[in-house]
Amino acid sequence: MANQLSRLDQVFSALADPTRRAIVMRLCAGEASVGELADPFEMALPSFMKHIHVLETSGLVLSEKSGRVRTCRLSPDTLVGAEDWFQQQRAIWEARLDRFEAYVMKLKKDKERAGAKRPSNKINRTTGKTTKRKGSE
Amino acid sequence: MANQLSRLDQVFSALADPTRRAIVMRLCAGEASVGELADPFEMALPSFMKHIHVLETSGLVLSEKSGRVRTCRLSPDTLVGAEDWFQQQRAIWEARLDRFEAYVMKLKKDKERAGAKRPSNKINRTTGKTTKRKGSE
DNA sequence: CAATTGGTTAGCCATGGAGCTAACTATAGG
DNA sequence: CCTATAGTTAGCTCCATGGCTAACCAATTG
Repeated sequence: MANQLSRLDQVFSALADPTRRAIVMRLCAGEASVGELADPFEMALPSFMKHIHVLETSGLVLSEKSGRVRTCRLSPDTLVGAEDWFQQQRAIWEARLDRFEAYVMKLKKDKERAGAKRPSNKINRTTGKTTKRKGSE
Repeated sequence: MANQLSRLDQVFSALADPTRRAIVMRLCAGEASVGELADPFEMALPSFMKHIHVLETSGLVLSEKSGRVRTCRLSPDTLVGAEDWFQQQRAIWEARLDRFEAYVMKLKKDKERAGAKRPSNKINRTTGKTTKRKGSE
C-alpha cells in the first residue's frame, strides 16, 4: 500500500529541481551518457545518479546500459503530458475570462443606457488599479 | 538570505502536490475564500493554510483579506511563465528532431549515391545512430 | 456584550529528499 | 592479466515538507 504518486506529481516534483531541469534541457538536445550528463555538475556521482533515477521513475527520461555505459534519452511524451496540464488550466481560465468580459460589457451597456449616473469603478486599495482587466496586466 | 530558490523551482514544486494543483484548478474557475477552498479537503485548516502559503510564495496565487475573510485568486502570469518553459524545451526538442531527420535524409542520399559501397560509419544497433559523437549529432 | 465564525500562530512529529563517502562490480583497453 | 573507467550499492547526515493539535485574534451576529 505504498504511496502510488500520480504521474503528474512525479513529473512536477522532478522538474522542481534545477539540476534535473538542466538534465532535461540537456537531453532535449540529444541523448547522452551518465558521465557526459554529470560532467558540468559539481556533485558526487552517486548523488547525481539519484537525480537520473528520479527522472526515470517520473517517466521523463529513459536509459539503457550497453557495456559499461548507460545512455539516457528524453521521453518527450511525458514532457508533453505535463505541458497539457497547463493548457487545460489555461483553457478554463480563458473561458472564465471571456465570461467575465462579457459580464463587464453587459454592465457597461447597462450603465450607458442608464445615462452616466455615477462613477462606479471600484478601486482596489492594495494595487491601486481598477478592477477592469483587459488582457494580462 | 538563505536558499534563494528560483521562481521555476517554486512553481514546479508547488504544483507537485495534488492538493495544491486542485486549488489552482479550482481558482482557474474564479476566486474563492480560504474556507471555500478548504471545504472539499479532509485536512485541518492550518495544514491547508500552509498549502495556500506555498502557492502564494510561488507567485501562483494572490490573496487579500477584507474583514475576516481572505479571498484568493490565481495569478495567471506565473502559470503561463511555467508553461513557457515547456514550450521552450519542446522547441529545442523539435529543432533537434528536424536536424535528425535531415541527417537521416542525408545518410539515405549518401548511400544511394555511393551505390552501396562501404559502411564506414559504425551504427549502434540499439539506437540506430552512429557512434561518432563530436558535438551534438 | 456574548457567542460564532474564519483565519492565524506556535509548536510538535514523521517522512522523504538531496547531498556526502566508502566500497564494490563489471567492462574496456593495454 | 592488470588497470583504469563508468556506474552502482550501502549507509550516513541534514533539513525541508506535510500533517497534526491547541490556543489565539478579530470580525460578525444574535
